[in-house]
Amino acid sequence: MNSTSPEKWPRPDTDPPEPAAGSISARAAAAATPPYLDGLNPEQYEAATTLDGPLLVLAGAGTGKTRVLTTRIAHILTTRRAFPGQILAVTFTNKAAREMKNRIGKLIGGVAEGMPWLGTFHSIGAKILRRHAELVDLKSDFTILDTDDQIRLLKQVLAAENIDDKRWPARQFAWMIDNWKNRGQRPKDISGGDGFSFAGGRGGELYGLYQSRLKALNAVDFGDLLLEMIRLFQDNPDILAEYQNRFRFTLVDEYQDTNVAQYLWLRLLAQTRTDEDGETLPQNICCVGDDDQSIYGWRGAEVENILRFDKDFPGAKIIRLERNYRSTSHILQAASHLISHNEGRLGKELHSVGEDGERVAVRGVWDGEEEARAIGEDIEQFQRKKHNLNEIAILVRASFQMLEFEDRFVTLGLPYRVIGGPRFYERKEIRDALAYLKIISSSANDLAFERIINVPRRGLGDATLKVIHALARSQSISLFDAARILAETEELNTRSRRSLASLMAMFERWQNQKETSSHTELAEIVLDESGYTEMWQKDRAADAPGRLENLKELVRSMQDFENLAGFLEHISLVMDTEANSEETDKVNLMTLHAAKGLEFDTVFLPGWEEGLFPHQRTLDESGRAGLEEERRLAYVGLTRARKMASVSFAQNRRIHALWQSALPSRFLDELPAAHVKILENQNNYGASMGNNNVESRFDRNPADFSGNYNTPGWQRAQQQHAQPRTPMARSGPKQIDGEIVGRDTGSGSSQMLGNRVFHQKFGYGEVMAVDGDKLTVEFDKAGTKRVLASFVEQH
DNA sequence: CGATGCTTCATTTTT
DNA sequence: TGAAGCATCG
Repeated sequence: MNSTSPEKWPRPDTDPPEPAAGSISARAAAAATPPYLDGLNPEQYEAATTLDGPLLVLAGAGTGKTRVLTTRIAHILTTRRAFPGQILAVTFTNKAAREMKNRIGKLIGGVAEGMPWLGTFHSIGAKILRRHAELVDLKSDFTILDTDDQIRLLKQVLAAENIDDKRWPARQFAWMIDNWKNRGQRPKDISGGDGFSFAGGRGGELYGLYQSRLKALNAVDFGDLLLEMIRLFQDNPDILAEYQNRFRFTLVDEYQDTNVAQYLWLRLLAQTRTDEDGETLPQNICCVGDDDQSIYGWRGAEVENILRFDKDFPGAKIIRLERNYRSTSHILQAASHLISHNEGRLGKELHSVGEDGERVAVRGVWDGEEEARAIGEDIEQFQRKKHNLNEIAILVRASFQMLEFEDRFVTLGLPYRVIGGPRFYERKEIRDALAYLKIISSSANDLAFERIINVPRRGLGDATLKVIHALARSQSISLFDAARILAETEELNTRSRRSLASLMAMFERWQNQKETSSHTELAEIVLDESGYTEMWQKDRAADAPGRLENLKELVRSMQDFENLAGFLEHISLVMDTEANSEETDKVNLMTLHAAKGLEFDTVFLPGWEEGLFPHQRTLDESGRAGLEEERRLAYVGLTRARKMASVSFAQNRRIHALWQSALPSRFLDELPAAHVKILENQNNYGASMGNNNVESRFDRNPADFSGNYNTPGWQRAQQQHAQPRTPMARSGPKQIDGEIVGRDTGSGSSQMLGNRVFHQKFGYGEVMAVDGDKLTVEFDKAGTKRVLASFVEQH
């Protein structure tokens, strides 16, 4: 809580006037004094010191974006334009927020009480909502549900409404609701069209029911943290004005990733500012982002927001940061040329300040296994040259690609770490342990109670739970209270009753101990006495020891907090623990998405094949926009590399169970030949298998492969290389929005209606219906089946 | 209530 | 192919 009253803050007109940024006096002053401005290039300097009015900083990859943001905050603080509590700074991830805090601290020498309003959209939302909870029908101690709780609650709602959860899975509905909330839509805003796509038109209605259940539980989900904040501001202009006045400066990181709800919220808060005299002033908002790195469109991010900035904030100044300090020239030019194929962009030209370096390597291999082998060998080479493994990363499009690398690295004995992956808080054991603690903290948490009532097994299954539910509903009390009553009555059979009574007694004891023991001690006691630890000790599954380790880690991480409540609030919003230490030297393995914001000396980019990258599904679902987002992903991947980037593609890849031949990704063609070198394929499987006399570009000396990828030889090589064995489907190119986006990969699904096809499992049949990439096929022997288009061959 | 076999599905994921 | 969730049986 920030208790500083607005009256005590310096008024703008009483502050010393700030010299106009970029003026001679400003520069002179900067040169003379603040060390934090040292070493900024002119654009960075301008971005950090232009404090008044709306500002958009287009910061290309590796151009010092975070540096500008943190320096700007340092500048605001040291020039006394605002107190820490008057600066709103939002990020998307906790990691980014953390890093910013650290770097500001370093710049101005340890911030005493930090920045209270520097955080993620969601953590700031939670903070504001807790202050005004009653205005949005909540109590200030509302709980924040995570995805898992959300789905369990949705299942209940759907079950209560007799919705067949096989046809209409709760998961899918959770995703829809998330999307609605990302777009700022509340149940009443769900038009027929959107609502009809779920449960035969009941989508909007069910969404409403879910929301009332949330209110009844005094709970919100992540989307609500934004949505309710918007509602709060819209319905209470006085409160909005209070915050508009409080925040003298607003900074937004990764603006290209904002969704509609976040945008609406920012606009409410930062478009104008009304001062005490009722005058409307332009707000000092600074958004930093890169339209070329927008890769989260699929989860609601609107690139439009950044493209439209100067219309939303009239008089906005736009500064481009185009000096790249990260990558060598070859890598940068390759990436720039690739991204120039996108149309919807603000346009930026990155320049390297470094050396030319090495060209981007491109290598074709026979299959995924060979790809892993080749990259493994390369890495061993680096290792021999004493390169740091921490400085090497493999960036894949989809996580299943990681398996092959893990296999290979294990056999090589090459240490590696996977970044991203399942999160700490998502682990079952952590969620269970947290559920216990949540109940102790607030016994009304029904979802937590349901989660652990029978974990470990104590004979309290569905039957018992049903009785508890019934009582809770009829009396309008929490499950916990209902259970306590039932433990003392004859409603249940003896065995269940005893078991329940002992559980309730334990909780009572723990709740009392909350006062006397520290929260870490309490956690240990709870895990021990509940039998939870024992449950995993007895479990002989391979992952059981790891889970016990995680539980220890959980208790350890609690030490950083003063009390249980503080820990739980943190965990429901942050929930990641920085477990991946960089102490040991390991190769990094992650998805392209997870790589955003990171950089490495050497980057391997495997799997550049049509259908995988760009991913077929993105193309099918989002057409041209999807293709552009995939291209941005490729751009992000390349620009992670400081010194070396190596792209590869396989001619054959095993997708679920079966082999598919693949074409090299179109993105390869979009790399400029002048900045690329073709690697000789060492094992040369491709040449030895099946395409004997065909001259392929891999047989050539890289030196005389000087032209572009449109040479006849390249075209021919592609044709011959890609389809050496299986004659795949030859349907026409896929058209979406009148543009060709889907190259024939053997899985094109349009124009297949009525065709004869062959399926590995079901044999021959005729296509009766086409639904995206799914086909309804009447098979000669197996009957009518729904199959994936990519699983059939046309005949 | 709990274990076992069956079906289904397979891109990216933060908060 | 393999995991995960679900339904059914003991």
